[in-house]
Parts: sequence; structure tokens; C-alpha cells
Amino acid sequence: MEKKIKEDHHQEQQREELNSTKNTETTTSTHMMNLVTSSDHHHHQMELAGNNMNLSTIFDTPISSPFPYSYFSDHSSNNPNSFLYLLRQDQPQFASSSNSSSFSFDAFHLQNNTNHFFTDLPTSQPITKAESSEVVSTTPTSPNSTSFSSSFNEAANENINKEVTVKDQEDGDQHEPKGTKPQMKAKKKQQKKAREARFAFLTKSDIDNLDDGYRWRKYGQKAVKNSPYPRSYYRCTIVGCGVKKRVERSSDNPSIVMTTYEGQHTHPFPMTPRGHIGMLTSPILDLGATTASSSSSFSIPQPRYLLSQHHQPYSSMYNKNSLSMINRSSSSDGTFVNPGSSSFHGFAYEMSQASTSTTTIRDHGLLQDILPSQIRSDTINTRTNEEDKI
DNA sequence: CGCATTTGACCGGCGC
DNA sequence: GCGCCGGTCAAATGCG
Repeated sequence: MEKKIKEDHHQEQQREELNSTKNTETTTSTHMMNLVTSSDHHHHQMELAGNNMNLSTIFDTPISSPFPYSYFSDHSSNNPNSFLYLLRQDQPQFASSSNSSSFSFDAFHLQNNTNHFFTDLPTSQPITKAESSEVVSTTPTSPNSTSFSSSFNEAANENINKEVTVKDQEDGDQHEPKGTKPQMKAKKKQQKKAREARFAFLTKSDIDNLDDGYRWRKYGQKAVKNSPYPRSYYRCTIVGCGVKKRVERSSDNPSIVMTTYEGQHTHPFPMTPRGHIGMLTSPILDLGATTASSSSSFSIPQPRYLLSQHHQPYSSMYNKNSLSMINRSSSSDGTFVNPGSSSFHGFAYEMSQASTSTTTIRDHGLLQDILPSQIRSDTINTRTNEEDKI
């Protein structure tokens, strides 16, 4: 026990030391991501500048981007956060497979009944891919670079049970008096059975707990095996909302924060003093937030990083990424037009000392849980080779 | 005082 | 069965 305390203390020290130096870091390069959309709604492709590989070369079957092309268009061009706004609206659309213009995760039909989605980053960028039944994408929604991945662990098969799952959480979990131990066991077993879909963000940030607009209550912290950085556990503070969030820092690249969301908010995006983007809450969102019967109860974490006052130099980053979104190419009808040589600034993947930072993620904790073993091993090998040279 | 965070204890799953 | 590990609980503590 004493040893453990020392260990944790050591970790904390390391972390503090790290944070104290990290803020002096300057961003040296920015990688832009070009989005390529085909005219066929069902074959949206995402492509990154400097990397010609697109999704159809990755997947055996034509797939759709989780974000309809329209999501990348700036419907409200005066809203620099429109992508986030759209993301926030996504839930019901993601859930709908009948809407031809919206993406459906049901569109993924890959071997082994797995759902994969990821976008390539420029060659110097990491290629993250999700574990079986997970979705990984990279959308730098933060002033710092951010990628996200969504875990569909069992989610695809559990969609049917989703409503029950959410309800179960609302009924019990943390908001009702504890039952007897056997009852709790049974309940936990049920919960275990129907695991929530997870959605993970890789974010380059000095801040562990990214402000995504929701209010979170920390309920635990654990040391992560093979990582000097602890993992923090948060729960949405809204009564009845069982959404959880785990935050951990990559041991290999401490500037990378992995935030994993689990579950679906059962309430509209809050209008909190913290989150003025809450004003953007739309009826669609409300629908999504309250419709537990959607075929895919996948929960978009709805990041609000662009507005995060906790984040790094807001002004510079904001100018670089979000504001520039306003100026990117889009057609008059709001559909996104491949900007060609111009970069899709909204997806600028900002990497400080970029080239290898996230490619070398070798995390045996949550990251391991999210990233597929193959990719992990690839990146690990990369790292290992590098290390071997030393 | 109310709420959030901290942190040791506890529990279940899993591998050996 | 035992130990390890991830996840959660809940009392203590901190903070505005």
C-alpha cells in the first residue's frame, strides 16, 4: 500500500514536471487534411493531403464516412465551430440507415462482422485504427490536434439491447439507493453484458480533462499499467445520464490525451456557464439525446474543444484552425467542395514536433483497448525499431 | 453549505 | 485459489 502511494505520488510528480515544461512547447508544423467527397453519397471518402490512400483502398467494401459530406460543409458559415455543431447533431443521423444523405454506421459491412472506420493522417501522422468493431477517425476538433475513435465493442450486436442498457443505467447505477449485494451483482452483470459503445478521442493537449461542454464528475483515478500516467474516470453530472468518460495520457507521447466516452447522453447538450455552445443545441440534438430507440445508439462525444478555455493558447490555435474554417471552399448549397490545393483547415491536424508523436503510441491501458492490435503492433514496431537504434 | 475531487477499499474478470 | 488489473464506490477532504 505504501508502495502504491509512493508510486502514484511519483506518477503525479512526473506529470507535474511534464506539464510544467510542456506549455513552453511551440507548435512547429501543421498538417492539413483534405477531404475528398465523391458525388455518390454512399461513397464519401476522406483523404489526407500527402497521402493518396483513401478509404476504399483500405476497406474491402465501399464504405461511407461516418460524416456525410454535408457534415464537412459549413452550413452556418458564420459559425466557426460548425463541424462540432454538426457532430453534435449527428446522433439521430448516425442512427438512421434509411436516410440516404446521412451516414449510417450500419453501412459498414466488413469481414468478421466488424466495423472499422478511420482516416489516414498524412504520412507523418499516425494511422489509428480501431480494434474490432471500433471506429477510429481523426478529426482535430481541438486547438490541439485531436483524433477520435469510436468503439463499437459489442455495440453493433447490442444495439438491440441498447435501450434496455440505457434504461438500466438510469434506473439504478449511481442515482438510486443501493440494493442488496446480490442485486448489485446481478445489475453489474447485466451492465457488463451490454457494454456501451465507446468513442475515444486522441487529443494533443496539455489538459487532461478536456472541456467538451458537458459537466463531468470525477469518480475515480487509477494508475495505468505500463504508464506513468493515471487514468481518470468521470461521469456526466446530469441526473439519470449514465455517460462516462475516461481520460488518460499516452505513456509514450505524454502530449497525447486519450478521452474515451462511453454511453449516450440522455439529455440535451447543457447550456452551462462553461459551455456557451450549448446555445447551438438543436431540436435534432434533442431528438438524438432522448431517442434511445435509435438503431444505433452511438454517442458522439460532442467535443467543444474549439471553445475550450482550458486549452492551449486559444487565440493562435483558434485562428489557425477554427476561424479558417469559415474561409474554406464550399458550394452555395452548403455541400462541401473538395478544396483541392487548399486545405480543409477545420481538420488541420496540428502536431507539434509532429512526425512521430502519435505514431508511437504504445499504451497498454485504455489506448490498447481502443487501438487495434495490428496497428498497435505496427506502431510499436516502429517505435521499437527506433529504440533499437538508440 | 453544496459540490467536486481525492483516494483507499472493494469487487469482478481473467490468466496462471 | 491466487494475484493482477480495471473499474467503481464512498468517506474524507478541498474549494468557492
